[in-house]
Formats: sequence, C-alpha cells, structure tokens
Amino acid sequence: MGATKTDHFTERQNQLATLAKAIAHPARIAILDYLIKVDSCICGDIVNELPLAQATISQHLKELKNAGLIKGDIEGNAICYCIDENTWKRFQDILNALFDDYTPKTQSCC
Amino acid sequence: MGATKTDHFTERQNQLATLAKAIAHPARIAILDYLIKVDSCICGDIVNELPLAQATISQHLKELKNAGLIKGDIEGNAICYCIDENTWKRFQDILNALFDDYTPKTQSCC
DNA sequence: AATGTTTATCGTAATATTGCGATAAATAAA
DNA sequence: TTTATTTATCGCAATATTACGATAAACATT
Repeated sequence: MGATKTDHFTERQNQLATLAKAIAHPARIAILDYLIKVDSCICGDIVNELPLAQATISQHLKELKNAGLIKGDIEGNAICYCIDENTWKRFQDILNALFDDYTPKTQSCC
Repeated sequence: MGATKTDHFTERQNQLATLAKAIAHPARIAILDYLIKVDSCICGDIVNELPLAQATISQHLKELKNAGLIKGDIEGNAICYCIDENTWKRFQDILNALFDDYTPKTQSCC
C-alpha cells in the first residue's frame, strides 16, 4: 500500500491534512517565513536564502503552490511569489476551530 | 537522499515541521478529533471508529505520541489516550505566531 | 492454568518524499 | 543573434510513509 485512504475521511480532515503536509517540512516553513518577513512579493531570491539546491527549492515551491498556500506571477524573467491570502486564512480558520474544540480537562486519567 | 536536512533550519522551524507532520494525515486528525469529541481519555475504542486495521491505528497513535501531541497511560489491559495539553498549547502558540506575523498586503504583485 | 481481550511490534509490499545534477524553457541583456 | 539569468522539469538514488496480516506481549477472566 502506502497510499492514504482519503475517501474514508471527511472533507475537512483531508483538507487540513493536505495543508499540514504542505508545512510539514522545515524548508517550506523557512520559505513561508521569508515570504512573510520581506512583506512583499519576492522574485526568486529564496535560493540564496536557503541551503538547498535550486531544483529542490523549486520543488518545495511547487508543493506550497499545489496546496494553495502561495501563488506566483511571472514578472519579466523572474517569478514573483507571495502568500495566498485566501488559503492562508482558511488554514488559520480550520486550525483555530480545532484548537477551540479542545478544552483541557481538570480530571484527566493520564 | 530523501532525508530532510534538519540541521540547516532553526529549532522553531524544525519543531513546527514535526508537529505539522504529525497532523499531516487524515487518520491522525480523525484520532485527534475523536479524542477531543469524547472529551475524556479513551481506552482504545478508536479502532472501531476508524476504517483502518488495528496495526495501522497503533502506528498512527505511536506517531502522535512521538510528536508529543498525545500521551497514553496503561489502565488494566487497555491503554488510555488523551491529548497532551502542553504540546498541544505549544503547537497552538507557534502557529498563532506564524499567522500573526502575516498581514495581507493591499498592494500585492500577484 | 487456560482462554480471551487489548495493544504493540515485526515483516513486507506499495507508494511518497527528499534532494540534486543535468537540462530545458523563457525572457533579458549584450 | 548570441549570451546570460532565472525558473521548471526530468531522471535518478536514498529514505520515509502507509497499510496490513501475523504474531508477540500484557493483563483480565474463567
């Protein structure tokens, strides 16, 4: 096997899993950190910021894009990346809902 | 290769990546959902709730436990699982910080 | 002691991820 | 047009993940 059985779970569970997987790698978090830090669309200087080969970073960018967390526009011979506000917000909402649902119990068996 | 270069990234980036990876699967989200829903420590009826084999669920539980998101106590011949409040809170804090850092830009190039 | 119940682990197979060099594709600059 | 610059993709190797049957381990029940 090795393939996740997505059809057995709810839409929300699958969505959250997909978004979480997108940030489940330090390099992709570093990319998002940088996108947030520079506070503007960046045109491909991520390669100089991270200790990874260009091909590897391009792949990570692709995964972030597939998950919808970032988007990119062509700008000359460079590409301009920035955070996708909508997906970002949805991600935040789903997580907030999850965290809100949990209330620490006073009487815990473990 | 195939192994992530954790040493090149910050402690926080690696921590967040590890926690995100723990919830980067619908089955593990379903487990957390259930743990939250029943609002008490559960003693192993997760197997009946999910459409997965017992061995598979045990493996997912182990991953959640390794990430620190849940903990389990032996209780007779069953095991009692519940959410680990501390890690759960830390996860929430790291994510909140990430989301707080981002402010949607009015002038976006993409 | 023998049997059942519950959870963990082992072994295995299928698939996914990570990383990078090489190369292609597209535009800019000369 | 030729040459750089920038990003994407291909192909490959190494490793990780997912899933499950079989089995072990631990305790409860009889």
